[in-house]
Amino acid sequence: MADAATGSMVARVALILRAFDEDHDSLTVSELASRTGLPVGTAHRIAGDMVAERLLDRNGTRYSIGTGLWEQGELAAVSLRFREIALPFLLSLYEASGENVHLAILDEGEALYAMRLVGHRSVPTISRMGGRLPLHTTGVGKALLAFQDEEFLRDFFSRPLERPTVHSRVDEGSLRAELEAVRRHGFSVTNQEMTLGNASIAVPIFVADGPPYAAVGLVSHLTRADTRRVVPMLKDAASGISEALGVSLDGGRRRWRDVFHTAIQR
Amino acid sequence: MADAATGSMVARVALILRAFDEDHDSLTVSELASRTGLPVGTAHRIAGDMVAERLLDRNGTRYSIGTGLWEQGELAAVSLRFREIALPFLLSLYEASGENVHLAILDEGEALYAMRLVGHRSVPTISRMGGRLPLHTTGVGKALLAFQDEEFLRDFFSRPLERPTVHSRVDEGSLRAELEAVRRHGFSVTNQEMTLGNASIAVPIFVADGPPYAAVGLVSHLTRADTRRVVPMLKDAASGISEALGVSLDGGRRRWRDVFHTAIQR
DNA sequence: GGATTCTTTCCACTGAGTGAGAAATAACCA
DNA sequence: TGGTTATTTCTCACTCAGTGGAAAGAATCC
Repeated sequence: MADAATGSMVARVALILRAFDEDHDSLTVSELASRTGLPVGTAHRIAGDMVAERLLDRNGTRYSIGTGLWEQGELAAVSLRFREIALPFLLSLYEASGENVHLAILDEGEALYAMRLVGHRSVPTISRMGGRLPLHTTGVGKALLAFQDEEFLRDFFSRPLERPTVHSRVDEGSLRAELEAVRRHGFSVTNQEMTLGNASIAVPIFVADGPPYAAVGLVSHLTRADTRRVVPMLKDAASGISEALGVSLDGGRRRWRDVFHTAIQR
Repeated sequence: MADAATGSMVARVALILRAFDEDHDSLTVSELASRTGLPVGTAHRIAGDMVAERLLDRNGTRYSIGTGLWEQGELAAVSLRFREIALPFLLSLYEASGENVHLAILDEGEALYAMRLVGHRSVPTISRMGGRLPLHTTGVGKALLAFQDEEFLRDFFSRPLERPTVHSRVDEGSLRAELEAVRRHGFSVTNQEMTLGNASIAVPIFVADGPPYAAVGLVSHLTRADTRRVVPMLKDAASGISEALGVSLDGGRRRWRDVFHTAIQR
């Protein structure tokens, strides 16, 4: 049961959308009602309206996020402008390494995965496009975190930090030392901090002054993680992406910050 | 100016979302108002509400599709269930060919691109994830079209067909003959019918009885298109994807049609 | 086959949304 | 720079779209 009596109608639409998550990708009316706190009758009607607008899909008595909504979502800057431009670089990384390739931005204090390539040669990970993982237990997350300002970091460390595995570091002191190393060397690493057996290496992607907009990383079995080999590839990809973004935006007569403001502002 | 006086509030939210498209990925309040037909004041307020719910992002006076909306959209079956499962197979295709890899479903009489891989080795195409192209001028489109029932085809041919290049075929007779060949050989081809200089080859992906749910295809420069070499790769990928989907769904105790109903119903 | 649970429809009430207009900015131009 | 125009933001009385409790209709279960 979530906050029911939220004012505007728009809020209710959003409330219904947020009732869906990775583990609940299809819901019935009554599930929808109990998860949102809306009366059943109301949930039923709004869901029906949403189906008519393709915001939800319906199949029998189960509702799920609509294909139409997905389609519109692809017009967001993260996908239309950012992911599309980064893709060729990510594919080159995949070809060269065969490992999981991750591209994430910082959003609401977490790493939001804008793209992820996994092939048959790659180890399983729990990330997915559109998924979120903590900043302090992922390669891309640390690469993003390392370059945030002190205010951000203070806020970040003021909350309790998740600890997905026994190797996850949650102690401010050692994490801060690690971030210092990331800044010095220009790349981050993790060792089984998110998933046992997996290691990751990542680098930030800068596009304007201030903190990086995104980060690219590789996740492999820990025995295959080799910074010597991988860091140069990642740095090439990151600078290629920066440059490609710059070009594409200058063509459009816009300053970078004006487009990818979200991560920078938060 | 679009249909303004649409009843429900949900319809208005959708109206605003639909005001954005590939060529208008950011809009001001007045643009929003004129493109939707809503009064400026109203557009302003609804857009504000939508920003608060992360359905839209705002930056200065420009609104765009929200990162939050994109994130929710990734929970749709096309992405969460279908694209994610198909991805490793698509990557193998890319590695083997270096060409554009396309994965599309049939939606509202068009090919809707669920995934597209383009690397530096690939020729430029106008497709993109979340984009739409006609069925009769694309490889994936023809592969989907060939297996639709007579009713669908009659309806399809009853409308005027687009003609993006001089090589596009729009004549029902020759297209029908071509579809017959697709059914016989199990793959489709196009020759500069969408973009001059490009050729494509595609195969359907079946997951249940009835028409295919999706199609995989490769687009290359026409001099590099070689059915001998490419068709077997595509067929392997398609059957791999079918199987992987079947497995993943049996695990979830669901019949295929129950999940990917959209394309089948329309 | 009766009980339970969930979906769908109904309808009188009401407050949330509406939109014309005005005020406040911002952009433009000479 | 100052005057003009375009756009964004705010306001408020009106009203109709949305509300939600309740009851009917389907499934489902034991």
